[in-house]
Amino acid sequence: MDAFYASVELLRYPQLKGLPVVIGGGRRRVDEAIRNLPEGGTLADIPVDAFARLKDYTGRGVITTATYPARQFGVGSAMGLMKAAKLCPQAIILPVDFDEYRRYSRAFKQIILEVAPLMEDRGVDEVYIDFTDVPGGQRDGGRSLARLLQKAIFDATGLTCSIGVAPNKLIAKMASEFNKPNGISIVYEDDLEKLIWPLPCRKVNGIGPKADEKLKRFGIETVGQLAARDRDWLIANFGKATGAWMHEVSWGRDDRPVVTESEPVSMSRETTFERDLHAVRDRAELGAIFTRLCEQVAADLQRKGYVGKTIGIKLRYDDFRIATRDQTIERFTDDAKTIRQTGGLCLKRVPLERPLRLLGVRVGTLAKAGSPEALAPSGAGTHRTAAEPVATTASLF
DNA sequence: TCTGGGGTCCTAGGACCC
DNA sequence: TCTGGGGTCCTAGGACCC
Repeated sequence: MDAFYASVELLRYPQLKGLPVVIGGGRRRVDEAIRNLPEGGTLADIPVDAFARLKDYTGRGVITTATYPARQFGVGSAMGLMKAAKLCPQAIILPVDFDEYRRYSRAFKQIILEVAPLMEDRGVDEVYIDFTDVPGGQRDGGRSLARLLQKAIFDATGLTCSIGVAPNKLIAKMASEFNKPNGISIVYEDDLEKLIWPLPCRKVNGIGPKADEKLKRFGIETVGQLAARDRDWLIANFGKATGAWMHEVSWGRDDRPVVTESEPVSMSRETTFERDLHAVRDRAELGAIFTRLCEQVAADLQRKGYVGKTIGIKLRYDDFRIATRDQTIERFTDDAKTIRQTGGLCLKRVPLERPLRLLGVRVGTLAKAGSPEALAPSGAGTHRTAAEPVATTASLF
């Protein structure tokens, strides 16, 4: 079994190879990022000096990805752009182009599927593959097949990728990080103590900042130290499910299968404003944004052929606290007006005193459009009354 | 001048039903 | 008079991932 990681390179701008470049910044466009864009010519003709620098960037946003030369300055994914500008002001900043990433994502997954049909999609640049029944999958512990995949992907897309091969998904994912970029790592069961136990707990997929912090308070820094703790002690301190899970992963145990198909649970759209907006002062602007988000979610549902019946909203206040409200309606819908109307009821139940920096709209409890489930009348949501609106200074929607 | 957008899963309380 | 559980659905928040 194998985990797989591919990183998008700066294919379109070969002249930027080897330079510190960050990609991020949300709604910006390429032509905003490139000053003095030359008439005609190809992208490769754009002189390096024409690209915008991080020090000139103003506004909100985070880094989506960064080149290795940029990472040497300490910048990396999810870091705020303003903070990154302090660390590496001379870095070139490019806007994200999700449409292009999706095209490359589809292309590299297609290559894999032709060789190894048991593939689990883990997002735009990651997949798990079950090597077990792929011809040649067991040779060299999987190294031959990994090499073959790497080459096929590079030939077709120009993308490099890092691959980890291990007895299960948990270890394969960690192994894929050993040898980046464009490396292959094979980890056998017997390598647990030598290769996995020295790693920080944070490297385990599923141990995030909070759990890591708590583990540190107990003096547990590495996977090995986690493995040394008593299973019952972990359960007593982290709860039945989490404690038992921590014990299993620290011993390298993971029996999750590679899941090749899954249905979406929810679809959502959200946006962070250029500046904080207030429910009273910026009522018109906020209302227009809200309507647009509802239309976008509706279009997403329709394009993908789903309907949903739990409509929700999400706010992020200026202090970064998040509030969500949702309401389940009687019939499945993919209609923008219905979503907007139900979302409006949700907004009436949430405090709106503080300035807002983000608004989101979500539709959950999905069913395939036209399926028996989607068409059946449902009593759910009828016999329950929605919570009373809280008292707010602004009741707008 | 900190901190995006799109997701999944889990927990926990209350309503409601049997 | 007081006292039951189990199960499902809904809602809000939070951790985590890519």
